[in-house]
Amino acid sequence: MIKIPNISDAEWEVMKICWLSAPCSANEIVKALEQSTHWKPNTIKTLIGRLVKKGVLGFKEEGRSYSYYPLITEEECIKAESKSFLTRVFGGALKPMLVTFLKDEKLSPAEIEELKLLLEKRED
Amino acid sequence: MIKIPNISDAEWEVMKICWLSAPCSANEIVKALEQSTHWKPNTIKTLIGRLVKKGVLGFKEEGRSYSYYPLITEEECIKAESKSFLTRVFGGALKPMLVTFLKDEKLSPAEIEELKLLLEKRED
DNA sequence: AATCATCAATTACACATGTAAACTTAATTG
DNA sequence: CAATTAAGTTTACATGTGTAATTGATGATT
Repeated sequence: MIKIPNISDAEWEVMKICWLSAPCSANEIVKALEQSTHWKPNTIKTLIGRLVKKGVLGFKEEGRSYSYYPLITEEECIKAESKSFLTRVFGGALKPMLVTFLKDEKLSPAEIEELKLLLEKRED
Repeated sequence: MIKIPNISDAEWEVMKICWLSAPCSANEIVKALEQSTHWKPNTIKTLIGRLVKKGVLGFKEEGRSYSYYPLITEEECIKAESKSFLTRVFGGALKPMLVTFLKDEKLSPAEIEELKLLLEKRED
C-alpha cells in the first residue's frame, strides 16, 4: 500500500484535468486551466513538475513534448483526502459529518432517493 | 460575513481542545495535546500564537496567564472547511461525495436509520 | 547560419506551516 | 534576596505551497 503524497489545493486542480483527459500534454493542461483559473502557463508547469516529483504524475516523452498520465487514480486520491478530512475535522466520526453536509447542501429528489437506497444496502 | 482564515492541520488540533473547554489557559491546551500528540509545549504555544494572529482565537489576560477563547465557533469552521473540501475534491457535487463516504466507511444500524430519516426530512 | 518559437528545467521569492529553542519578564520558592 | 520556575513572546529553521520569471535546449523557419 503506497503512501499517497499530500496534494495541495492548486495541485488538485492540475490532477483533475489530468484524470479527465489523460494522457495529456502540458499544453493541454495549461489551456484547460488558463480558462478556469488566472494562472500563468509557467505557474501551471511548475505545478505539473511538482506533481511529477511527488510521484503522482508520470510522463512519456513524445518528441520534445511530454505526455503526462496519473500514477495514482482519482479514486485513490479522493479516498485518501476524504479520510484525512474526516479524521481532521470530525475526529473520524462519519455520521456527524454526513449530518453536517445534509443540513447545509442541496440535493435533488432523485439524489435523495439514490442515497436512501444506498443506505438500505448498507443495512444488509 | 467574515472570511474564515485557513486553519492548518496542526491548528485544528489546538482549536478542537479550545472548542471543547473554552475558556482555557495555554497550559491546559498544552496538557491536553501533550497526551494526544508528541508536540513540545513550545510548539503548541506557537500554534496558539498563530491562531491568535489569524483572529481565530482571542484571549483575556488573567494575571500573567492568558485565558483563551474561540472567536469563531466550531460549527462555522467545520462548515467552511467542509465547503472547501467539497469544492476542491468533488467540484461541489454533494452526491458523489456522500456515495464515496458511504462506500468506504462504517455506520451502525442506528446511524443508518437516523440518516434515512434526515434524508426523508430533506424531501419535504 | 541566424533567428524565432516552443518545450521542459531551473531559479526565484513570498508566505504558510511544522516543529521547537531561546529570550524576556513576572511570580514563586528556598 | 537570589535562584528557580512559569508564562508569553520572539526567533530559528526546514519544508511546503502559491505564483511566476528566467534559463537552456531543440526544432522550425527565414
